Amino acid sequence: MSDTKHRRQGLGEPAERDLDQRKATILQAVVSRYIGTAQPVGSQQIAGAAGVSSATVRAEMAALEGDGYLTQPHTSAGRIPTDKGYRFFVDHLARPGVLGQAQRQQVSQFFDQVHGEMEEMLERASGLLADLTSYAAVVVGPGHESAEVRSVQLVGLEPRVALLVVVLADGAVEKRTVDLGEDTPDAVLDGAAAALQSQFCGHALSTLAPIAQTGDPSCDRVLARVEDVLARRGEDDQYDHVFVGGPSHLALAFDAVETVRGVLGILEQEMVVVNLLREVLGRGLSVAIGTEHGYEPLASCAVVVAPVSVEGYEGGAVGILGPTRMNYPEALAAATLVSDGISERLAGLPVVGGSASRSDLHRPRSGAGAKGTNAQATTSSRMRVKGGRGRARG
Amino acid sequence: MSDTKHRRQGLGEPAERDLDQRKATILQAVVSRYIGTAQPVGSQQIAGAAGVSSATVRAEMAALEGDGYLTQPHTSAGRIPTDKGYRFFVDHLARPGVLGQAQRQQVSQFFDQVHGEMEEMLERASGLLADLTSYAAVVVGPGHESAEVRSVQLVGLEPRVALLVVVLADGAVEKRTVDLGEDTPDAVLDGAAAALQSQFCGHALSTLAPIAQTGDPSCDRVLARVEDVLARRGEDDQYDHVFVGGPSHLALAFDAVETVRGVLGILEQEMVVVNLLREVLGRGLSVAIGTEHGYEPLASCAVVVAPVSVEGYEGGAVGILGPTRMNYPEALAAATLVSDGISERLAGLPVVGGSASRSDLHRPRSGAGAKGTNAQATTSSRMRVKGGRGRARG
DNA sequence: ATTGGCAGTCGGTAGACTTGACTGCCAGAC
DNA sequence: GTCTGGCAGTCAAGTCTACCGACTGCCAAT
Repeated sequence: MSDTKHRRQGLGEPAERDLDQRKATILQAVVSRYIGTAQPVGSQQIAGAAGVSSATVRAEMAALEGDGYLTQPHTSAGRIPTDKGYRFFVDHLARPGVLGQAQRQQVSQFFDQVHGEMEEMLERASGLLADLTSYAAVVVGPGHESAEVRSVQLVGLEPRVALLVVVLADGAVEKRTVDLGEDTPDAVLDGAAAALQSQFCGHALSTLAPIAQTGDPSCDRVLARVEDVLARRGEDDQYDHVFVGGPSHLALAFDAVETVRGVLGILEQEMVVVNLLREVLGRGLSVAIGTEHGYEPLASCAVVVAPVSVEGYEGGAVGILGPTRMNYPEALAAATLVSDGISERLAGLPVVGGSASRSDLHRPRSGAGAKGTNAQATTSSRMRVKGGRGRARG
Repeated sequence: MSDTKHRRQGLGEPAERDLDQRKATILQAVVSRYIGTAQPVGSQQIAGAAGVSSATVRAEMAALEGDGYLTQPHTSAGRIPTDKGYRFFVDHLARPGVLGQAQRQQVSQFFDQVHGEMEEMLERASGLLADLTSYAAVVVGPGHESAEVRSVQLVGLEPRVALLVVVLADGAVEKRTVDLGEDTPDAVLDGAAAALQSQFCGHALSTLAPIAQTGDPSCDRVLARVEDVLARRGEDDQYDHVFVGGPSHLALAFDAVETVRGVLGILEQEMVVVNLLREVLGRGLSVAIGTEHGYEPLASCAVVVAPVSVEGYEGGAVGILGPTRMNYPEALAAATLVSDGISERLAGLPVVGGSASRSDLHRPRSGAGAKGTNAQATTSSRMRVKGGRGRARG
């Protein structure tokens, strides 16, 4: 339903077909004022701006209410926008937002100065985005499914426990404890590690299903354990990279304490947050208003999402979560700015300090291409899995 | 267990010296009722329970107010406890709390079923603790300063960028990007890694200051870079292991939205949270009420802290953050239960699955001893650095 | 020392009333 | 036809009053 409207824009129909010019102007005025003041907007307030009398505005407002764009909290109160009203505003009326000079500088300064590991950068970026907008922000890092394995290591921690450490080309490190079942000398671990190394290096972690046997029974036993462990990965790993910034802003964004409680509760569930962002992005929406995303507890929220793309494919997202009467233009501008910054930064990672050398220079084009398609597949299958609980992971 | 209580009692002074028996009873009744109802408590409400008339209670209440244990929101209202009142309650009046059967089972079930990496366990434990108490919970994992290094590795990511990966005996993996400055072949990296490995393995990461040179200039250049990177560690790393659970509970814990906003804002700053817990633990307090901890924005909060000890030294903590009128006995019981569970679990880590083998069996006693002293030193120096204000309470 | 009684204080609630900001409708002007 | 001004009606919110109820503090009696 919501996609429908979004699609319409592409069909070449003028935006004013659904709503004549004056209605659109009035709707825009109502939404703008309501976003600013959080108070119902009366006909007199916008009579001047619209260039017509309040009576005319009233008539138009009544029509808009009839069409579902506006509503009244009670008779004899002004109008407030419905979700549909916000939707129309975002799709057709909102002028591209511009951040203030100070804010833009804050962003560029952030990305100039930021350094260190990706996780830390993403975390701080979520804080930045929250600061910029005064709403809660969510940053999801790109998954590592498509990154090449650079190193595989098995480190013995205890006689029968080892740690599998995988280093990926993007600088990520995945670790997993492996219960070996019986005491295993380091030599065997080293042998197994060498076998793993030769099989995994240069490939994406997700493309490897079976581990080839070596012939050495004790070594193969270890490899089997490793395979078990790797098979169990997936699910949880996707949610390792969620960073929520500035949830405290939400305390002031809603008047009902219960709403605050509910929304914060949702934000605590990283899994839900990630799926929410993915769904919104997956529908080609960058804004989900009210119930458009289908999460009941967030019915009074709007979500603005911008993709983070690295090397052409989308691997992550930044999102802004606020009340439906959020400042959409500003939020969209902020989300875009930050997501662009992150994308750029990630393309330059992993480099410490300032001078970012494009990693393309170091990686074969073909490799990047393969990554791209792979990531696409992974992403869309994720979507499918999420929605219908379709096939178990193969 | 509140050390303060024990200390006071240890002095041989009866707890009733500060407050006679009846005042104590009345104070206890007021605190208990206020914790339950959040409403000011009048003299009649507790006249029956105290076995005296309301007039007598009033007189005693007036005395308690004069001594600073109670206060009135306004004339003609009942009394509510002051921070001092809560403090006396916690130290002398609170009966050791007992969690309900269901809750105890929830905890034991959690620790029976929990598996996987330490971080995940701690994170979920914070959620558990929040669920148990309906307040916000904080879990800080033990630092890795004292853990033996098991493996050091340098993985080339790009020609002039490598990733330093250090695996510790407790299963933790630290990674750090190293800007090599110039293109460096893998052979050199391997050589440097071997040198690092031989120097670091078996020692705690924190005990190593200078890295010995090898004689090979290109290798030493890499080592110098690594040393730089290691020198910059510290500070930030301590805050990697903070897990905040159930902050949404705070939305309902305070009536003023501004307070909620402020407290949530504090919780977002991991650094502050960690220092808060450390200070509270460092003072020998397990409960900090109101302004006792010195963080103004948390003046309307109380913090319950229990240490997480592994192999005898304290390496982490669990905390509960709630309003000053929190249920202290229950919170103390829950914090203790969960911290014990974590301690036990950590002693058994890193083991996947259920059967936890005490790691003592695998590690030399001497090593554990060295760890202990080392950790002590690190911990206390931390305290000194942070607090700066000797022992205010004691 | 304790108690019951009594006066005083003050927040909270309920009701009546007013105010103000709306809307909807309609008749008249353009 | 469309737009406008005017008018009546509606309703939330604010004000004022009165009153109730839950307190406390004080005091005299036990």
